[in-house]
Amino acid sequence: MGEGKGARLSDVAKAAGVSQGTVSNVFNRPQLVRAEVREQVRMAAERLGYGGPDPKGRLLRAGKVNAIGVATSEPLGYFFEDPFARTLMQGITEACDANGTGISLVSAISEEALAWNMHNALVDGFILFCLVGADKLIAHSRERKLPFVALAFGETDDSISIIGIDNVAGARLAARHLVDLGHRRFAVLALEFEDGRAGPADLADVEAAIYPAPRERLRGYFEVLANAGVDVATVPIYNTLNEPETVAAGLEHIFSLKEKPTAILAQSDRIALEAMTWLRRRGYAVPRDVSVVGFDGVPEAALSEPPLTTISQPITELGRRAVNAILNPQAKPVQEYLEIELSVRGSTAAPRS
Amino acid sequence: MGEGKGARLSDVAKAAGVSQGTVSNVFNRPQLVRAEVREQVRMAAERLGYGGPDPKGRLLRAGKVNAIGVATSEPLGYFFEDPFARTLMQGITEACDANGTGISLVSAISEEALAWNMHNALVDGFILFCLVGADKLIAHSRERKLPFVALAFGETDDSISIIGIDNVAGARLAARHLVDLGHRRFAVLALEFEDGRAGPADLADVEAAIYPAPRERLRGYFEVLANAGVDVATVPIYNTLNEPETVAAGLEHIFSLKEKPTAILAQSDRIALEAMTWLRRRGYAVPRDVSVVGFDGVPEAALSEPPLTTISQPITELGRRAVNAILNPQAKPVQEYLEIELSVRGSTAAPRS
DNA sequence: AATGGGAATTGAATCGATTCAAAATTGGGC
DNA sequence: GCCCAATTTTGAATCGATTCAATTCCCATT
Repeated sequence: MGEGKGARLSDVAKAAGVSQGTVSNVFNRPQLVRAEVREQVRMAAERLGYGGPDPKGRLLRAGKVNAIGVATSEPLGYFFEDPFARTLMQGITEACDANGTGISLVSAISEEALAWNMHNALVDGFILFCLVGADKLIAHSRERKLPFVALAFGETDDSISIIGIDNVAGARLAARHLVDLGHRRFAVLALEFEDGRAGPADLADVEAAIYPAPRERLRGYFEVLANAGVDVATVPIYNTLNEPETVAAGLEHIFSLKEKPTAILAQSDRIALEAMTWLRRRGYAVPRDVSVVGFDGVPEAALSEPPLTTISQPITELGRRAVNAILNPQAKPVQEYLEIELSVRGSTAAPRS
Repeated sequence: MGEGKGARLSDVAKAAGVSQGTVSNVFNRPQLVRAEVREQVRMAAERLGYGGPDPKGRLLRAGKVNAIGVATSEPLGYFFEDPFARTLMQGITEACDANGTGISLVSAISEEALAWNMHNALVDGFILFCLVGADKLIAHSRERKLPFVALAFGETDDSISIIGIDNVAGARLAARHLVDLGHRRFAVLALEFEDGRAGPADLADVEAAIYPAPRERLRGYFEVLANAGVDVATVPIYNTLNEPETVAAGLEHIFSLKEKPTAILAQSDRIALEAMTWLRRRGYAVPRDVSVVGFDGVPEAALSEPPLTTISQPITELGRRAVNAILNPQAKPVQEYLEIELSVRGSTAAPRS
């Protein structure tokens, strides 16, 4: 038996004594083929150890991959670790399951890796996690000339499709809640302003921030604080990398200052949750000594002790819509901003007088 | 400008007045092309809006997809929700990042969906999550004639590559720990024995279990219990679906029996964690009233209150090895069984006398 | 026996690139 | 100027399927 490597469709055709087209039909639209011939072809396939048409071949001719790429400029592990990313993926996977679409994870440990991965990903479109590194992600997607949609992109830009929330409005809600409770001394634990930079920041840094989500959220906070008569120039801001170590470092920094805050504005639930852990360990009671408000509304936030007050995004809905945007691409880019809301839970209270 | 849909490599070649081969080289091995020509080609590409070779075309000729498929017979969301799956994915993603390989998630909401997805996935090999539905996953992988490796497969089978642990040994460790503490009244919260079935089970069901992991673990438990003089026929077993509702139903069932257990053997950490929540809500103190021991050793198990005593698998290492097995396929299938260990934490103690 | 029409099958073009042996060009040394 | 070797470029084959217009087959009618 001439076993080269694996049998091809054309080998089966030859063996069964029919044309390639017929074999293709046997596997893809069997009802078009007479039962007798069908059986013949099936047996020939069996005999040759042919397991059905190779998707590589089909792809080229038929065009659709039936998979959508989810891209981030973080390492792949991000999708399984970060609570916000995971919740977003829940929405995305739900919609993909419903549409019979697969998911390809595209990520980057380096800049070239990202470029290469995005240029070579076998997908029908991209969903971009734009919290960090949005510009690169968008540039590569453009080059691929595939439909794409930006998630968690902080900026407005009507040349691309965006599905997200109004960061400024969300941040206002958070700050207003604390102001209404009577707080006047604040600290901000922010997301990255630019690639990999952690540490204290000031107002000038905010305006120069490359990543828009942290910048916009800060604007919302400070708008409300300023209106409430707080001197925002004295509010400490610390850039974290959205993980335990830099959050701890930030709190270390903030609580070593003369004026200790009574309320912490955290730019993500992950930061907020981590902050609560740190505070408890240091003997600060939440919310008695310090109030904490998060941002995102991940499921974990409702289960912490105390449960976290936060700005809830309709995270899974964002994911669902992103998938739809890719699967039914519109002629013009679309921007959808979904409703956020303040979820008041146990981590905030009036400051001790 | 003849703008059909998108320019092809051959269009660029024509426009630049060079051969296809040269254009291909410009994009893939630029050092082979004279700088002058390179520039010409680049400009022609620019002019035509050509963003580089389409991976669909490359794929067919070059053969490698540069992505590995991770398959389960659960819905896609499973990868982002289940703590064991997530931890496993951490190991997998780590190894993939290191090798510049992408990940395609392949899943199933129905049996045909799984078949279709696996037959059409554009991947170089499969990593199979075999906790449930292993037979189907393996059958489809065989048909694709791609390298594949079974993870968390409970059985031994030297016709396929397996990376896993010794379930019986792990279960023995768990049971022995409880016996040594003095427990004599047990209950088992088991994983699914077969597709979608939850509810009480008896010894006959165990032997008939389709899914091997729960069966093997039960064997390990009962071997030790029997040796300690426990009448295993009276130990209640309840099949859960590894999620909150069926775990609660199981405990409801178990604690409505005459003889209440002083120790619970949970076949996964997720079950164990959920069980602890239920017990606390019902006023049973862990470990004072009831001891709980899990299985898996997911990171969350170390953070619960109290921290969970469990059988720790080297989960991320399993993932890493699986990736290596796919990327460097051996002629013969390999079986690797990694070391597990008992992690004694706060959820177990001697029973109240 | 001739006819018509629906069902089944064929054959060749096509998808978009890579590859590599062979041909063409370049440049250095004498 | 000429020759040879090294460097560039070309051209055609190839990867493995799908597609669809054209053809053949089959059978029921007249």
